[in-house]
Amino acid sequence: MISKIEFVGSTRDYVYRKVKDQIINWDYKPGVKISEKEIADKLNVSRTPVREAFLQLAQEELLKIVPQSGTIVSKIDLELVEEGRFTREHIEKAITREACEKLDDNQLILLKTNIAMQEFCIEKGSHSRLFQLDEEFHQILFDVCNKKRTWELIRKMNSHFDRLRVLRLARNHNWNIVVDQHKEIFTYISQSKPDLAEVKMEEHIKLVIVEKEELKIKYPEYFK
Amino acid sequence: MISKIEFVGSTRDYVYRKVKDQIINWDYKPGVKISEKEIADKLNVSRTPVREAFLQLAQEELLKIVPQSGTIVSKIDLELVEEGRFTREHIEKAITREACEKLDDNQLILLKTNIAMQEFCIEKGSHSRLFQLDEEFHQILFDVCNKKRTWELIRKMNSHFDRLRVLRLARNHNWNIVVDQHKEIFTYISQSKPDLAEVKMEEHIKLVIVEKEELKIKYPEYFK
DNA sequence: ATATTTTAATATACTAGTATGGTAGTTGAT
DNA sequence: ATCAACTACCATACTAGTATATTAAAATAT
Repeated sequence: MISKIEFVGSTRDYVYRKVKDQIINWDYKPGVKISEKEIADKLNVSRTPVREAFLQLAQEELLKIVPQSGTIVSKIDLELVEEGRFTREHIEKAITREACEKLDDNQLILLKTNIAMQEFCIEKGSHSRLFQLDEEFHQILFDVCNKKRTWELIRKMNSHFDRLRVLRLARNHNWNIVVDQHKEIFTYISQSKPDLAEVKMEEHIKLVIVEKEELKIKYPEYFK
Repeated sequence: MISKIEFVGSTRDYVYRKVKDQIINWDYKPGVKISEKEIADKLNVSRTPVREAFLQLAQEELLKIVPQSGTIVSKIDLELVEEGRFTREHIEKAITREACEKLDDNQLILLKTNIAMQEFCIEKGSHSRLFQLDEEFHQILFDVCNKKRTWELIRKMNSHFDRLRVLRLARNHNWNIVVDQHKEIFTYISQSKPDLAEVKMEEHIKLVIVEKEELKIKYPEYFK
């Protein structure tokens, strides 16, 4: 029972994070069956915290629970991906404008540090760390505007997109362009030029548009 | 056990809707204690479906669960209200633009019917039905753009605002202006004039801005 | 009398077992 | 051979009881 308990929070949270992580990383592939008992046994916990984690994941549409029947890992839904992209684009543009007004000296330093670390990671070639820093950059902008929850919501809305991203992560990701864009966005925000900052942000978000339809043709069994 | 079961779905869903409804309508006031057992006894169900409903409500920040200690109805958080307003404004402006392109004949009739019913309700003075039709009007626009989930998300984000609205619902709500704005927005969308439609929508959303700070001063114990 | 420790009560967190319904495989009739 | 009815199995849904942590009251020491 008391094994390698790497959780700080509740058992439910531990199960939630673990299963979500495994879904995003394709350990559990879209469409496969998965059951409360299976996970409970695997993680050495009872069914209830697993069930509670499942309910949470079902709300985020990563699992599809069919009452009295079974649960499967949701297939990737391109309409959901589009809703996530749409929401992110429009909210983040607005955030960028607002950040121009609200940025204080402390947060300016945070962004500067973040970007410096990004440049460092490019030289070192540590892409997974770069990925984190990318996320962090955007999160800081939401923090500046006092809109942490909105960021979390956008993250949750994009979990299907996250799975797509993993598929192509190894491939041709031009991090140089990404970091350059971050630098430009930062510059415009720090100079309080909302129009220019917004345009750059839009361009930045549209850069990561994925070849969704091609992937759907290549792996049709993983799509809805 | 088998009493007036008015639920079509699961017990969990029944409890969720019931408790949420009671919170929004101030039957359970912000800050009061509430427990799984209390609700379970009151609704004649066991603790688990109540617990699951609680978890859902806690995610929407309508309940605050303190582990091993207790649960209270969340006090109204004006920062959350602002995040909800912000998100709604920017998403709905974008939806309005997109609706100009995507509206088909069938949906056009739906909107026309909706507005006709709104006018009818104004004459009859049935404000609660008007309230529903108002919600429906906006929902149709999201449907037009194939973004049902985004609408649901915005609804959930605004549950604290919904509580504020109930406080002032009886009072001076000028439904005539609201319905006129709906008509104008509809006209511009049907004529595919995105710029004009967007401006009207922004104006429309900003009409319902509530005197938040005044309410906070008047009822400080209900606010965070 | 006040501060500290102990104890009892009570809330959520978790475990385990039962109920219920859906599904697939098997059996039987045509 | 095909189709319908039956049956056995297994999934989630729910119930009930135990574990554990927090909180506040009671007892004790200073």
